[in-house]
Amino acid sequence: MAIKVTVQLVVFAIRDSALQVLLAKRQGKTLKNGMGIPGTLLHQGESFEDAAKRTLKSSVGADEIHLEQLHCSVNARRNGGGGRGFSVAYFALLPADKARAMSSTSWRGLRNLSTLGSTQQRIVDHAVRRLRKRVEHNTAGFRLLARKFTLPELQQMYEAILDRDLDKRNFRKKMSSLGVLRALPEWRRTGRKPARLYTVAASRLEKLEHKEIAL
Amino acid sequence: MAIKVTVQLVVFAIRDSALQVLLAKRQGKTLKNGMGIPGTLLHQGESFEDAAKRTLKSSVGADEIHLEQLHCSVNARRNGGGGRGFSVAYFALLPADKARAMSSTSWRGLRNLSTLGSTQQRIVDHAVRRLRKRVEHNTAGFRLLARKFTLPELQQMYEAILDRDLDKRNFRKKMSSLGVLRALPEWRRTGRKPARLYTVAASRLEKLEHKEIAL
DNA sequence: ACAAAAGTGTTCGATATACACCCATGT
DNA sequence: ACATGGGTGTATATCGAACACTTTTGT
Repeated sequence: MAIKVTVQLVVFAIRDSALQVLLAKRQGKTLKNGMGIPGTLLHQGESFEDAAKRTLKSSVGADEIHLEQLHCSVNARRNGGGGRGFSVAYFALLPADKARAMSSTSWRGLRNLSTLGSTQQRIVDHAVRRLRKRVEHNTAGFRLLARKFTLPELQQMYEAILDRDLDKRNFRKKMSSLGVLRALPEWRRTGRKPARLYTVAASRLEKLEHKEIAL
Repeated sequence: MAIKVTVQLVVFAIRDSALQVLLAKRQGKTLKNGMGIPGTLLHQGESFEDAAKRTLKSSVGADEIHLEQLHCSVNARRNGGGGRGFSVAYFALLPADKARAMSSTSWRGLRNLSTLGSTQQRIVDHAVRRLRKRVEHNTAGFRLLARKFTLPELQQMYEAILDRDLDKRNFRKKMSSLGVLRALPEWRRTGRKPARLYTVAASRLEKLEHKEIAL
């Protein structure tokens, strides 16, 4: 009659200019494939969000990041046992400069997830849809940025998430109009010509957080 | 160590040209005030959505209506007992012609909910925010309509939900452009001049269901 | 010198908004 | 006759979409 409550996370980050998902070695005993989206059992007296944060801390060592509940479900007989199993899925956005690969975790592009079971695949799909909505209509994209970034990086990020090309000039116009970009007196040279570095004006971002924006 | 899993519903309907919420006599034994949002304990082998539908059937006798999961939480010590309590909230849209008052239930306007506890009040607030978003950016409003309706009724409904006035001509233009309105060769006379009756073209509505619309 | 990527404005079409009068009916 | 509410079109502003060249740097 043991009731298992599982909290599972879809953690997104931009790595190598691509949208990637965090996988972790599954600690469950008799589980088939080694890697899956990170998760944990709910501890006594802990909220779902606490458990999600704890999992984030242990799998990527990060806190204070965007976290959002996705869905919650009951699975009639989970893990073979007698009782019911509850499962709550969250999605999280990890800034690029915190997205390091630790031992026992790895990052995967969206097209490299074939090893996931169908349940986890559905959760990831759901999270991707949610992410795209948040990025298109809100300012969630900025939660994935490193502290300093260039406009070409910003645009590549949007293109990677939305999976379509964006017009450079229109994109920059829109971003400027939001007023969240703060130009730094610094440049980064990756390709040929150095690109200007920016930061987000956190105060400005918070004001936009719950408003609808176009893209 | 009993674990209670509660499924709670915020059921919306338009009554008397106002947005109202369904309340039901609470069946819990030692609960203070008599009325709260309808809910149930999860049965064995039942999914959350099944439980929500069952509650809908018993409290308003309706099925096949828009139902959406809102949030899910754990309450450390619920009902005084030892175990944890889980609670899943759903929100539901009931067409106006199915929104009858049964015994042991009642409908309340949003400003008449002062008898609710703070937990339920928060759930309702959350549901109202979600409803407004769905009505502004999707076609959820049409799920609240009776089978036949007039354009003034439709507009009053939007105004009641969004809590602001809309321009009559612009509103009608937008609605026509969606192509979901089917004019009937019938008129209804409530005030002075009779107003034309319409139905929704269900096939058209389904196509718009998951798209973004402006308002 | 040339290739590669950064940066920068304008035009045009579509969509949202503002706005005022006539018509049918009941009293 | 008049008061009430239903019905209709146009002009303007705003926003999104399309589009090409110059500049800086490394090779």
